[in-house]
Amino acid sequence: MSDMRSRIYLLVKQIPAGRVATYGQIARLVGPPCDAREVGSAMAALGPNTDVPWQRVINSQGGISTRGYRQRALLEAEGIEFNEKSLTNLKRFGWKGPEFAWLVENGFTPLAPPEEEEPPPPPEQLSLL
DNA sequence: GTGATGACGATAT
DNA sequence: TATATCGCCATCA
Repeated sequence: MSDMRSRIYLLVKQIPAGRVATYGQIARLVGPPCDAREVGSAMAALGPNTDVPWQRVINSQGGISTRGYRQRALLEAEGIEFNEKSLTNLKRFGWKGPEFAWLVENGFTPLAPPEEEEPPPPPEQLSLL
């Protein structure tokens, strides 16, 4: 098994039941040269008795990319809800991602380390044009 | 080695 | 808002 797919699977295993992550999100966590398509390809390569929760990986629209009813049924069984357009609300069910410490300990290099600093205060003057 | 492919995603129209 | 196009890149035949 390729190193990249191993890393993809390792990350997907971190997604807790009742939450979902997007292909692009996983790809960003793995880091370049991995991309969303590669994540999808990795999911497709999984066998039927895998311990990887592949059903928790969906597209950036919050929708299912697989054919048929299987994936949606599995997710609904975990409490994920779909709207009339068969999309989930990523704001509610989206996974935040693993802890920073987890990424470091597992050899990942997060592109966006936790920011403790406050964002720069907005300028006072609003109507100066 | 080379070319086709895909469970994607961002952008353009 | 919806459809079409293009970029992406490891795999696979």
